[in-house]
Amino acid sequence: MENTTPRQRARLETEAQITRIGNRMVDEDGVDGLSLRAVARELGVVSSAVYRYVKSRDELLTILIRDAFTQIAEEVDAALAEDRSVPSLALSMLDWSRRYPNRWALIYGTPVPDYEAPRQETVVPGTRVMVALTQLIAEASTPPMATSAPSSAEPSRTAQALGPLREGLEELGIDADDAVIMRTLTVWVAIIGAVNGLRFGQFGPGFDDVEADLVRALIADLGA
Amino acid sequence: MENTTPRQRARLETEAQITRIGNRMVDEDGVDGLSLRAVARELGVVSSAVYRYVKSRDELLTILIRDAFTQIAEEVDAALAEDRSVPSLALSMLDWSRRYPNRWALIYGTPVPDYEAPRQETVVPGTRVMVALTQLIAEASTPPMATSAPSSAEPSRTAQALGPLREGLEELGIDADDAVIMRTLTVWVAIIGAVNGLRFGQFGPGFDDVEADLVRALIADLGA
DNA sequence: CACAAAACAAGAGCAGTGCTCACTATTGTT
DNA sequence: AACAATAGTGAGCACTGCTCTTGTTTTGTG
Repeated sequence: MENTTPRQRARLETEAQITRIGNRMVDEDGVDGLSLRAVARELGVVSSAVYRYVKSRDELLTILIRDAFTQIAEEVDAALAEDRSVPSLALSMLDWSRRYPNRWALIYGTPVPDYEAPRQETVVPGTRVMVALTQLIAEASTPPMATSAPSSAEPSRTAQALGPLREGLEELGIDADDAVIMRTLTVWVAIIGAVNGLRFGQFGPGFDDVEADLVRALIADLGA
Repeated sequence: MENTTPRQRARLETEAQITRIGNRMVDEDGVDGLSLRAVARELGVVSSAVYRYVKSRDELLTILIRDAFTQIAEEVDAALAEDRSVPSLALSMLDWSRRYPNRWALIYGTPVPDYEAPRQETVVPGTRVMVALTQLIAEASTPPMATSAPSSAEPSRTAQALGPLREGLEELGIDADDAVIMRTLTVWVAIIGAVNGLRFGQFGPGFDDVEADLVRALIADLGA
């Protein structure tokens, strides 16, 4: 009852090796350093041969992107298992971004031009962390006092603006009220913005030793 | 007493044309669509000739980045002249990002690989908007009640984390206290994170008509 | 076991990139 | 008119993604 022939095994092994090499290339030289020709070279094979395994460079990119999303989600989940809090989530993201800056850029930086990630392939892994944050915020918010007192001047505009997000969450089986969604969005964009700023050097130099403290202070300032 | 010879005039004109073409190429095809060979083609000249005007593709990129920083800063300044408020700043950034998404990506997205923007060339234009935000926040914060009551458990850690930012501001002649810097950072990363998310499609589809409302709601939620 | 079918690999080739180098026009100044 | 600075040429190198044709190897099946 062996349902994997040696051929299939070899194929899977080669595919795994390609993504391994691809990940290493992204880690070393960024997304622009990802070259199928170089992969072929490293595999000891002629360039056209790798097209047996991946349809195009973009397809390999999709694989790497999905991998990266999954990897950071696993790490965040692990961190939350030990300390279920917003700082824990943010700091584990920051930590991952420090270890894999180019993979971070791959998923949270400028999208690769002319390349649209197939939503069905990446939406679920790509939203795991944000979903986790939503649930965290939902737990922390006391259900009764849902709508906050101030800034209730234009509720419909805000509610409408949050529409697409709410729908996205519903598709994933999450049912959060607008206050939670709003809060989640705020915290989320702040975290992503902060880590991007640090990773991309937009705040200038000198942050290397204080990154975690900065993120901690940010979360505190957000009141989360 | 003409201090510009026709030759110099021609040179400047050509340089201006190159950056014009370069900007257009970035607008149309993103940073990867920027090709010196294509620029040469459009100039009706052989490819190596453009190297008389720009030392390398990276140098042209630096020019375009400086341009983009300057352009968005001008627009923000104009918006603030009419309505001096944080939403005004954020919404004018958002608006600019919608009109020039690829230029936005150029300055606030993933940095171009292997390319380090010469700080001296880009630091001043690159920080104008953030400086404007700092001053806005400083004006709004009542000087006496500087340090906010809560989250004063670890003041030195936060102060130290904000150190590099404070130094950067001092170099630009700005002298803000830590509470203002902290608040500025929070609002800044939230704005950048939100616009990036919208521009890069990280929130999924369906936001086109509600982007401004979303940013407004975000600023409101931040209490700015 | 023999054989067709499927999978894999090779190698040449196309169109494009950044960049360099030696060489020739063109232009402005002495 | 002679000379030097500047502008432009065209060939060439090393690289990219990707395709197509040819040959080889492995595999499942009659």
